[in-house]
Amino acid sequence: MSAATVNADRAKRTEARHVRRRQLIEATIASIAELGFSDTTLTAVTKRAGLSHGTINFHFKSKEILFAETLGFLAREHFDCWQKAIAKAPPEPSAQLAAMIDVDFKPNICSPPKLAVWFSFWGQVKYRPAYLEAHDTYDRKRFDEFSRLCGEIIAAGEYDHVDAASAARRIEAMIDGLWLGMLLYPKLHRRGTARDDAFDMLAMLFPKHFDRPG
Amino acid sequence: MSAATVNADRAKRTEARHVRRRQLIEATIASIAELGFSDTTLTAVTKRAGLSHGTINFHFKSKEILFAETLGFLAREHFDCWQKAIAKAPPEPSAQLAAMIDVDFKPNICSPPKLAVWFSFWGQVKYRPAYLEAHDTYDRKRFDEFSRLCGEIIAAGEYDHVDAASAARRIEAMIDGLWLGMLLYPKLHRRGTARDDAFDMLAMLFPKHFDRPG
Amino acid sequence: MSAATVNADRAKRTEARHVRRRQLIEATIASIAELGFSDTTLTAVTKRAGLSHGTINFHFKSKEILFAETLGFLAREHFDCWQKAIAKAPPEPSAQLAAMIDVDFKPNICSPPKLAVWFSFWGQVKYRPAYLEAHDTYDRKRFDEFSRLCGEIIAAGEYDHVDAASAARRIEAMIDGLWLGMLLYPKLHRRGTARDDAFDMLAMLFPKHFDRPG
Amino acid sequence: MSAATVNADRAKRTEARHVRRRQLIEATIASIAELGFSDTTLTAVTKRAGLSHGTINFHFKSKEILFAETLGFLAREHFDCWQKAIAKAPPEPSAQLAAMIDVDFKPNICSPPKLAVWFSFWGQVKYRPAYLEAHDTYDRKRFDEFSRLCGEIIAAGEYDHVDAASAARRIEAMIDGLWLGMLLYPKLHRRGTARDDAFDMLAMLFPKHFDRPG
DNA sequence: AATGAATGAGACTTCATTCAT
DNA sequence: CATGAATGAAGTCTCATTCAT
Repeated sequence: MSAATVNADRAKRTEARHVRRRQLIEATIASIAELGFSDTTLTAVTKRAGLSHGTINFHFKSKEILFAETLGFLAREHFDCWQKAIAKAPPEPSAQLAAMIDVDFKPNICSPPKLAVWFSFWGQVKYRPAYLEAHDTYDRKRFDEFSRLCGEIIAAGEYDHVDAASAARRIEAMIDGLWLGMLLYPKLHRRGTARDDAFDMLAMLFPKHFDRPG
Repeated sequence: MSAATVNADRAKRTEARHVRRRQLIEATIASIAELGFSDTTLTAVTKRAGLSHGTINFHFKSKEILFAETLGFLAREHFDCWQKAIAKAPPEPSAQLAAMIDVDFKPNICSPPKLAVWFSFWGQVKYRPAYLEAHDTYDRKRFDEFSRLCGEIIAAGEYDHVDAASAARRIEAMIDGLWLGMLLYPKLHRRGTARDDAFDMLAMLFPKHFDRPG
Repeated sequence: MSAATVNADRAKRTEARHVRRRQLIEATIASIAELGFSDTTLTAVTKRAGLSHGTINFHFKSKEILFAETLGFLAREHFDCWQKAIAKAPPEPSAQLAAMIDVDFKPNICSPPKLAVWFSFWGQVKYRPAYLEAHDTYDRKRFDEFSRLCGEIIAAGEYDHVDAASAARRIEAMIDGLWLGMLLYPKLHRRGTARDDAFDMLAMLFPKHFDRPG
Repeated sequence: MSAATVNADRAKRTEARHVRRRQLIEATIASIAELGFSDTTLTAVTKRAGLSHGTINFHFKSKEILFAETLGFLAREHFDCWQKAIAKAPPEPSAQLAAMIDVDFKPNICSPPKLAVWFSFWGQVKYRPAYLEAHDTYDRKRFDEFSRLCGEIIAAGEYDHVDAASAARRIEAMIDGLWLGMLLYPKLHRRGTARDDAFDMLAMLFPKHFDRPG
């Protein structure tokens, strides 16, 4: 066997490895979304992935680790999403901020299953530090970006009623709270309305930069 | 045995029953707060209550029911709290609204353990309808009260930028989002700061009625 | 308090005691008949007796003992029944034998619930000697009576194809087998048919003394 | 891995599956025979099978199902036994009938443990329909065969005192009754005597075809 | 790598029995 | 005597993990 073949083989295996892991993580999300956290057993996950029961402990050392990586995957996905959004948006801070917030009300981000998964994890974060670690970094980056953009907007608009950090905090809180509303009472809190609520609040914060929606 | 004695006896027993149930519910809260939802076993609960294992299934038909009643207890406690608060507050709508919001940032309401318990349940609500039922009614009453007060304030202040329902929605969302912040990043989101964030937002909504804190 | 009063009191208590025990035994039969042996808990029994849970261990030292006494009660009832029947029947051995067999197909003796109870116990006899003891004596007396009557009939009829003991054995076996049939396949084995089968067999055994039914 | 190897593997696994199930069923019989129905716990069964606790719920969905399948196994075994017996016996109806009855008094069929197991189940049949289903079909086939053979014998012997169905019913009842006798009073009802009783009764039914034993 | 049988800790629940009132 | 709360042993079942194939 030539060295080239070996390398190709190894690449393929690594590839396969990666595919399997991803497959299992997505099955985990599907299972949590469908059955909830407590009823998500490894059997439920592997069944959804179309794999055999034993496989999972080969790819993930333990269930906890699978879960942590699943949350990491979601966090990363979210991160990529808003990164892409601000890359595509116009360079002015207000447009960038709008793009970031907009992402959180996109169907693929705040779909009922995803919300269910997020809150499932958040309900456990206090007792599984690994879960927090899994999205810690991304959260920080997002908060920093929010702060930076708010800072620029505040400077530009000469707003004196709020500082960058608390604006960022409030924006995040409003989004998270709206997410909870959509999770608990989806009939009351529709996605579109929630988005409007968020942007309405933004218009109140920075009236010179944002118009009220609708 | 006289009829009076029998009645006294029965009263005492009913009393004891109630006390035991309460004791177990409080042990459940303590356990969820300390160990998290998944690690809260009946053994953990009974140990905390200083009772024997079997007792729990005597007073509650099942673990699920204990959990649902625990959530109901919390919801009721919260409800009583803001009811009392508005009863004590001045009658003007703005004072009443302030009192209601204030409650949510009182130490006994948004303590880290309580937050942990709330979010533990919320993470499961989608899969255990009983959990939702347990606080559904109280949520509705609170939302209605928020709406009513906001409506009066809007009328009085001739605010035209927002209607009562969306003001109520936003206030609730902000509070919930701040709670999540306090749960996930307690060092970043301190109780006092969170309260200020909420009232700051209120001042933005109804500037003629509320001053910015601090 | 006079001695007479004390005695009356004691008598009343003994009476009450007896009534309670009987009440519980009948509730046990009802419960076994309705729920089966495995699902007959003390709670099920006391509920049926309209008494409180704790009472039972006051009247019976243990569940096992309650069960054994229940079986004893049934056995005694059966015994009394055929004793009364032969007392009322004409004195000829064949009439006496017919009366004894007839009893076993009376509605109150071989009703579906009673059959269920009998076989519930018989399925356990091997592991609970107390159950056997409870009806041992009565069984023996019945077998002896069967033997005696068969002996007289055999002598009178000069039957030489069978001895008294095996005739008795076969009669008993036939009855028990028919009972099992009625228990397992009540639609196939009706009470009347079963009785006829038994008497048909009797007519074959002792043709000079019994006519075939129907 | 070649396709052949895979198939061999699968075959072996299927084999192993079957073997395990059988092993557990036989351990169940052994346990019921030894400890009785009520004291047959899953632990008792697995201990006897030399397997670990969890295995049982891997191969059988529940204890009830294990029990039902155990009864089905016994019923099937019995069925196979008399089928084989009539296959080996001479073709005349009387020989076939004799062979069928003979089987029921063979040591491996009416051994004390087996009797104990049969009556354990029969005592519960009324409350666990699954138990009845497990041997329903076999019972019917046996009854039909009895009827068919009796019918032929009756026709050949021009017996007019009995019809095929009731002859079959009586034969079955006699056998079952003798079984109960052997279970309850093994010292009184020995296997050989019981067999003789059965054949004696047969000789009375069809005197032209059967001689009295002994 | 993958499979699926096997393991065993531990969860929930039931229930006979005890006991204070 | 009666009640019903309390106990705790024991049972069934689940499930993460291991491991031979």
